[in-house]
Amino acid sequence: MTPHRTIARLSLYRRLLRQADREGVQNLFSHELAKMAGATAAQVRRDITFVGHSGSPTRGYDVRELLDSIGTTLDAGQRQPVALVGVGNLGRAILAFFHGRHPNLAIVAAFDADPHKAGRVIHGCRCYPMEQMAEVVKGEGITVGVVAVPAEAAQQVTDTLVRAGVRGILNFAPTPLRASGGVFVEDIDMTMALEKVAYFARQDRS
Amino acid sequence: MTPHRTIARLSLYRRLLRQADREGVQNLFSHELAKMAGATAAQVRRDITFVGHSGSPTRGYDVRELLDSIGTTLDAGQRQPVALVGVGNLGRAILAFFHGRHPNLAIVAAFDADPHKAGRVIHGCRCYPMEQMAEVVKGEGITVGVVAVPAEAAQQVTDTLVRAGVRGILNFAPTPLRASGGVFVEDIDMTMALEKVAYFARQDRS
DNA sequence: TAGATTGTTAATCGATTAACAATC
DNA sequence: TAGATTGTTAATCGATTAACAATC
Repeated sequence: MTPHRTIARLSLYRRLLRQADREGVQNLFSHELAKMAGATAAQVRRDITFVGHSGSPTRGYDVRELLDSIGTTLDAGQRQPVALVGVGNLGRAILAFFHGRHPNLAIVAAFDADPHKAGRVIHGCRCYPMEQMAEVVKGEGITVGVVAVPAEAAQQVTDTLVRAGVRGILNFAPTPLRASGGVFVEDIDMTMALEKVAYFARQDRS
Repeated sequence: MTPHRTIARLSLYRRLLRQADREGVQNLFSHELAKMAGATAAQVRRDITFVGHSGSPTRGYDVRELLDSIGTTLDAGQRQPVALVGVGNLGRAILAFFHGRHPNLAIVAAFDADPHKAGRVIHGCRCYPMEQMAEVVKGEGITVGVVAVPAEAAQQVTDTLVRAGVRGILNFAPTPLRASGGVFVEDIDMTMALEKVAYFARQDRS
């Protein structure tokens, strides 16, 4: 069983719980967290059960303890270094977006076909030429790859990443990727998303 | 009935069909399109039925005609101007990504809290100060908004967009948005996506 | 205790998959 | 005709929602 939606929501809960913790909130009920997360109380309760945490009918969930439980599930306490391929506009925006935010999930290497980018450090991340991908991925113990190259190059980049040992890929290229050996692929297709929004914006659902 | 997945896949089919058309392919069977799209033949057939198109058991689907049918469903022949809010790293990458690609779905205005950005033209898109949002959205007949501001500002920006008449929002801010009146919201949460990939990369599914 | 919330099971919903008669 | 594909219906699957006994 792979509860995709639960994993996605846990990431959001964690952000909200950290915020609550910073504000000194010590306990939260399922309906309170649900409201913040745009979920239902039942979803929150089921998701929290999934991470092995328990609450109290009178006090709800302890914020700090719940953060620990979610962390155990999402991170497993492990550092998982990430590689980015494609240092164009989107790639640089991704580097900026993640820079310094995720200690356990940092982008530690970037690759680009343009040899002029090799050696530069962009948003705290060192750039390498494409040819060094296998070597750097293995050397740094990288297990997650982010693909931000044009559609034409995406499949080849993916194959190289997988051969180097990457086990999961976040794909921003507007094309479906094939990855073998149980490698997990998550697609973020911005064109698809925008066209979907445009379609439903036209439907009258008020 | 709102077949979210079908709408998303149609966007992908269209891209693949345009490519096939450019290469001179005139007909495609459901299993051929399915293979290209990473879908099943049954999904393709059902999706095509949804847009009101029919194929032939001997020749499959006519590429040009199918493109027309999908276009009718996705675009309705209408121009739907788009507004972007937040011209930071991510906002500029989004402008570059969509620039010149979608005649019916062009980003025609960008807004930013930094007054120094007003008046500039970035990747073909004119920037305005936040204060002019309602005015420009109404003037340009904008129906779709893209939110690329920090999480703290996202809800307020959304409220302003909705008040100005936007009917659909693509949200890149890492926070859930509330929109009333049947306004459609699609979230692209990159943090959530990366954490999901990291989680499933750790699971052994080979 | 009374009352609200938790954890969990059953019912529902939406989407996918399997199956097959109709078709070219 | 024989054979492969289409369009569509029934079965399955996964996730959400509703419901409720157990709990503090």
